[in-house]
Amino acid sequence: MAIMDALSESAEMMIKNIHELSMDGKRVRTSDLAQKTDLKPATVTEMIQRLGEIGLVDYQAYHGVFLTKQGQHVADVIEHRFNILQRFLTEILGVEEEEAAEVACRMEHILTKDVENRLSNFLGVDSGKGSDLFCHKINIDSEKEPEFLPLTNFKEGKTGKVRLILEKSELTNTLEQAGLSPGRSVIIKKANDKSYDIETEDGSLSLDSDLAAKIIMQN
Amino acid sequence: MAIMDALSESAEMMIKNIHELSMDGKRVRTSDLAQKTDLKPATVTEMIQRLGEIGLVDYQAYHGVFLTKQGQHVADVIEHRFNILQRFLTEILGVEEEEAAEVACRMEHILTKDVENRLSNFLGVDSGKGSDLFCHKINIDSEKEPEFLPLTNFKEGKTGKVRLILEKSELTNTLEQAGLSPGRSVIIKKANDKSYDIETEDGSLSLDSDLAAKIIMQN
DNA sequence: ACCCTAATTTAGGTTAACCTAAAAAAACAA
DNA sequence: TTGTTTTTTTAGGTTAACCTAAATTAGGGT
Repeated sequence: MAIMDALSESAEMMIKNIHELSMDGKRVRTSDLAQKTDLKPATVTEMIQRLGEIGLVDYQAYHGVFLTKQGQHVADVIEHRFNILQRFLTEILGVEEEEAAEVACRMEHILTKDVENRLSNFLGVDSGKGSDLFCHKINIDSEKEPEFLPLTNFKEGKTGKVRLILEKSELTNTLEQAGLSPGRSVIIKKANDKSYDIETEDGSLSLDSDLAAKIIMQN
Repeated sequence: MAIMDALSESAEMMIKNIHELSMDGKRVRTSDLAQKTDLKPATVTEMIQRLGEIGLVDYQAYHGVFLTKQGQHVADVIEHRFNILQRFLTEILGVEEEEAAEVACRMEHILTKDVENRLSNFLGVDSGKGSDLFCHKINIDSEKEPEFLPLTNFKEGKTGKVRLILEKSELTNTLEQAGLSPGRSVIIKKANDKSYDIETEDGSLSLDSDLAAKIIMQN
């Protein structure tokens, strides 16, 4: 962390770009970095030499660079910051992809740890604390999250809770009066393609799949 | 606008500080600026000379500076950006005042017009286009502040604007697809302990109180 | 009116981030 | 393996943003 405080925006950008170009484990060439960063090769050389001196990259003259452990860490932090900023800008504010990327790319160097965490939190579960890669892994193998499913995909015999009803209408109003309303628990007695038999706290009813598709359940 | 694209962060900060010190119409002294910006007087002189050359300040050697029309405009834009960033960081993310100010102070130089507008919009009506001072006045004597409430506390029959959705998940994504997303206006048709009937621009739906508690509304 | 002090500016230096042009090394081909 | 091409580095320059130290100016007291 203390490492990052001393890095300029340019330095951080260089590290980010090295990271993005080294997806295959090979050393990254000066010319590729020059192209990606829109700098002249001479400038790139100068910068990666400096990054080498402070231990963020392994630089060998005429043979390119790769990130050290420390460098990797810096890249991860920056990438994470970029991702949450990008998500915030597009998902929450509705900024178009390209502009969001540009702004996020400038802001990623300014975010503090605290703001980063809070923004992450604000955006929701899967932008948690670990790196993005790590989170991804977790989501993949721990598949015991509460399931939210339309009633049509709900298993026969199961008990579930109504969370949400889409496209309200006279019909859904009737449903709600019969006990199939958000917050109530119900049992799915029988389910097939055509119709669904439900038992609610207020009685039982049967409904067709069009209707069932609008009822979002949680198990 | 084109003027601002050419300004460095340092230049913008100098203008901001000149603005803040010239609350009385008098010329701002070099030494005061030096103190406020934490720069040496010589550095300040150098900078305000440059700002004078590009017409943002009126500089007279040994007699300080004041902002020109153009300079005023730049200051206003920066101040507005600072304010909305500060508000976002404190009100929405809950960042503490001081850290928020520091981060906002860095970010204010990066915001684009579009992001500024959207953020403004997201924060609510009173951060509109006019100057913040003007807004302030309005808020002071018209003491009908906008209320921010979870949907669960929102009155039946009222129209409100979705401002914030906490704990994003699959379910809230579904909600957003149904028109219940930040920035959208909705009508609360029916409300009781258990469930809430909402009409959005895209249709109507019904949701339970757990879900409703995560939707923060503004009237 | 004149001197003195405090404020300001000028002069000259540093560093990071860029550049171009020239030199050097690596890569490739015959 | 040797020459040629391509890549990279080195050398040297610029600008903005800072600095210190020295010179200058403004303004108050007598």
